[in-house]
Amino acid sequence: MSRKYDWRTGCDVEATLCVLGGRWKPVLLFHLLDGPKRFGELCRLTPNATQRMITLQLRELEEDGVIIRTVYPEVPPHVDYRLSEFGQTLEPLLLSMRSWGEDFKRRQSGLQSEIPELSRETG
Amino acid sequence: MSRKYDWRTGCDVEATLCVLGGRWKPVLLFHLLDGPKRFGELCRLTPNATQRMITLQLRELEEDGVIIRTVYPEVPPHVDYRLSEFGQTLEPLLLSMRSWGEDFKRRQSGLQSEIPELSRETG
DNA sequence: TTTGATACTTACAAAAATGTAGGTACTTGG
DNA sequence: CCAAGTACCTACATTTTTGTAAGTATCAAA
Repeated sequence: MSRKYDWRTGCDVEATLCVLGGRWKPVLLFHLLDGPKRFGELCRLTPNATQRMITLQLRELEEDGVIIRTVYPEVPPHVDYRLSEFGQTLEPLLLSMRSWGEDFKRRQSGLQSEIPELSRETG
Repeated sequence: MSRKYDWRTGCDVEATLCVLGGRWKPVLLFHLLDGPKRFGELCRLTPNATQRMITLQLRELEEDGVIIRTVYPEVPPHVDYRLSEFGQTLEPLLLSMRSWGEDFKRRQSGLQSEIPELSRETG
């Protein structure tokens, strides 16, 4: 979902997708549900994402007000990220989405093993 | 969210985003929650989307098993689209996402009018 | 023969998102 | 001087998504 979201014509589901719909946002948010994390921790927890992407995704989440970035003026640098109060309201939604996603995956793998000829990917 | 989704490493929220995360999918799904619709109806209901995009988005939704495409072999052509049984399980999720999106939009417009200097877009 | 109706398809172009590889800044400690 | 440690940033390339404009197929009716 594009980040260029028109507040007038865009539907409300699109607004939500625009907040959550980045390649690494869901996984980052799940890690942050466990509590504040430093940048390096998030990198280690998300080894398939590059530092650049993690930075970009965190910046957008911050811009949307769902996470808060705190800089401690030390050397070496110390920054941490945590959910804002508003960001915490995402938890039930993320859990619902995870739950539906589980069902979907189960369904997909079921269909794939039972009726492989219906799969457009492998057929 | 990319349609190239790795079922092994991808988290379940990503699976959901991969199904819902197209430019026109949410609005199409909402129209289909009202009942089956013909292609032309969906085009008229979604005037900002081109026929091409509507076709593409419907095809992906069909591929993911959330909608069903029925062709009546007539002239002129007659095709309709409806939610599958599985697709109907999306309704509560879509409603939750819409609800969170409303809150988000309210919050964003509130912030913009009250503290405009905090907005990165308009500031 | 041309038009109308419907549901598309194709070729091309532009925009957006993501990835790759490297560099930066700062201070402490050897 | 050099390395370590942390949190980035920059330039560039690739991939993915979306958009634009036009064409296609079929049969009936005018």
